[in-house]
Amino acid sequence: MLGAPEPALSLPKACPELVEGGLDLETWETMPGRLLPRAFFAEPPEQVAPRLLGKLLAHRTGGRLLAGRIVEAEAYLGPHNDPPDPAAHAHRGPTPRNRVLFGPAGHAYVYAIYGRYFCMNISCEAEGRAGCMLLRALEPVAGAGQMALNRGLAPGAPAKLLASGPSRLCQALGLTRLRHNGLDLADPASPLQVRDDGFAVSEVLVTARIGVHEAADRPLRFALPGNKCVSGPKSLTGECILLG
DNA sequence: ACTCGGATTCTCT
DNA sequence: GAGAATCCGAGTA
Repeated sequence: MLGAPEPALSLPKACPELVEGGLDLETWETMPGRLLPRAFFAEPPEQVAPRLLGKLLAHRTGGRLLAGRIVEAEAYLGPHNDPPDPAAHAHRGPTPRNRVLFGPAGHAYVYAIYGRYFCMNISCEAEGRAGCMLLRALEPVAGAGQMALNRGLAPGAPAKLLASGPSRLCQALGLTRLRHNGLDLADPASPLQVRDDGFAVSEVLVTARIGVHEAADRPLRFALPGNKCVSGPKSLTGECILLG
């Protein structure tokens, strides 16, 4: 656990320059909300993933803040689980690529995919034990204009096109393996953090994971029901659970 | 050393 | 709905 919780800072609800250009950090002491402590992440991914929904992923870059609300995440299980999760990068044990997943919880695991994209995960479980959550979609909260630029889109592009999909999300926030893999998300000094601004989530949609071919039927994808920024086909159904 | 295919996205039909 | 783009990590020899 970290020390005294930082004071919560609420954002102006509809500040156009904030939403468009990104928060100017010269005028703001801290990022919005409260930094999530490491303990939040030090649990199995199927438990942490649903709790991640509604939290903010915040990236401080170029003197600006790019932030979005997490609306979709998937759990990938480490090799200590029974049954195992063959879809997980960590399921055969540590390798040079996935070593972050076997370290302490709350660190970024960013990897390259298809030679042109990145995906971002957050490590979880106790140190020495692997597990992670893949961040699949954000609803833009700050810096939508910059996100559009990062994505090669016009400044007024629809929110749905900015960070809906794991690699779109990385593109929008400017996340790369070289610069962000291994970052400690629970460090108050980190440019990349997960924060809680008090957004309440009561219901969560649970479905199979997208794009995996092994363990394809396991209910390990979690999303905010009805949110327009959730990725994937609408035909992908599942059940709604109440968050405990 | 060599092969295989991927936790994706975009474009075109 | 199908096919291409495009690199490297991981498994096999």
